[in-house]
Amino acid sequence: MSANDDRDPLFRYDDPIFADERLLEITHLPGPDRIVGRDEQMQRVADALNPAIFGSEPNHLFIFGKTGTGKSLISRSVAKRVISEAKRDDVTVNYAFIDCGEQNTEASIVKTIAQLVNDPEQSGITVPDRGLGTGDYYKRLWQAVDRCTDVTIVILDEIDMLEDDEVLRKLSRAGENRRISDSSIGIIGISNKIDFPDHLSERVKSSLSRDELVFSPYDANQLVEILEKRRDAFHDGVLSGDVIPLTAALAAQEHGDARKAIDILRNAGRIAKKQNADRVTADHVRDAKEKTEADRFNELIEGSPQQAKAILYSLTILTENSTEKEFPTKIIYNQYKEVARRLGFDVLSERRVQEILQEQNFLNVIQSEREGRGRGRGAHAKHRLLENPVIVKKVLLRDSRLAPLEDDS
DNA sequence: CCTCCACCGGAACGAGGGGCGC
DNA sequence: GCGCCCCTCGTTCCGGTGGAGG
Repeated sequence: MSANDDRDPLFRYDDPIFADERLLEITHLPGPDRIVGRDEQMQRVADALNPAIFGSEPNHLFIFGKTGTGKSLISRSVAKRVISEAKRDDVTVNYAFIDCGEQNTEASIVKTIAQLVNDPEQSGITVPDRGLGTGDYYKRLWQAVDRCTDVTIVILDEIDMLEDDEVLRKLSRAGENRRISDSSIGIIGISNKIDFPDHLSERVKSSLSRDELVFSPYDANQLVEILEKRRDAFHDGVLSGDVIPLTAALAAQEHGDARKAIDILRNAGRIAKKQNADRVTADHVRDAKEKTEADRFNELIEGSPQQAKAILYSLTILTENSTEKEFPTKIIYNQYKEVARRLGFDVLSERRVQEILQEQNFLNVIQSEREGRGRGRGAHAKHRLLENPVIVKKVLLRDSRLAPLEDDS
């Protein structure tokens, strides 16, 4: 229908599958009427943020729940509604969404918040990317907050990735310490680790009063409903009848991960499109599941340094050549030494390897468990891959620096 | 029962890279 | 352009701990 005769025939202008693929992007924020099964949680978030509408300080809130349970979606959605509601009373509310996986140091978080809140025209200050001391970034943040907004809502996604929780204390006490005078800050911390508050330092625990809220996984019916709400990403009649139920069922297998469900649906559409099919079928969905899992794993590790990849590769070899699933640090280290030699990498110290394994455990690439308590000799750490070694190997070898490993058995 | 020692994890430190303020 | 700052990746040193083994 959109085939225009006067356009360059080299490209195609009609998409037989997707009507609007953007509806399936993770960053896409659906309207409130399209959010499924989270009424109670939305209300709790709204309760916490409510004072912001009148320009008062909101309550801090921590949200817990597994991936794809709508934590950041609900936070952003409610924050937006607060902003527009406040605007009617001439109260300026801003929100800064920070992914602590990327911004995980004190200075970079403060910098990012300042950059998001700051309007140079209004404040007369700039926030450079580099070159300032941490203290200077704080100063600029307070100025930006004071001059540009009445209330700032700081959403810290993946807050457990923070290396230093000092930033939490400073943000939460900014008002009392008269760092800012005409403005206030509310913090929403999001984490998939429910025990996260235990890791906070005592200073922060005591100074950061907060509400807590848990998001449970979606069940299969809710996943179906969620996917149905995004059906209009596709043209009418393109989806076979069993596509959405199957996608929901596959995503519900581990836990009800809505993000995974949506990713699978999107990939199924893409695969169908690539094959020039005119409908999306169950087979496309099954292929899409595999691709989605590889993509996700790739996302997890692509940013890792080459040494971390070499260590993961060592664990992969061990897993493949053994009936065992988990391996002690020492064994992995010995295997790693050989891998590193073959690659011409420097061979890291065992201490460092231990640390890298720990980091990968944290990133949910591997799972590490200590046997026994304490740090005694009985407390061997054992590590195992969380993903199919075949997929892991394939993804790791995408890195050209590991290419020399390709030709072996 | 006691001692050794293997192992984990905390801390201090540094090299090298990037970049802004003044 | 100098000096200062942050960030990442890495090393070395060390203390606590509790099972193995006499």
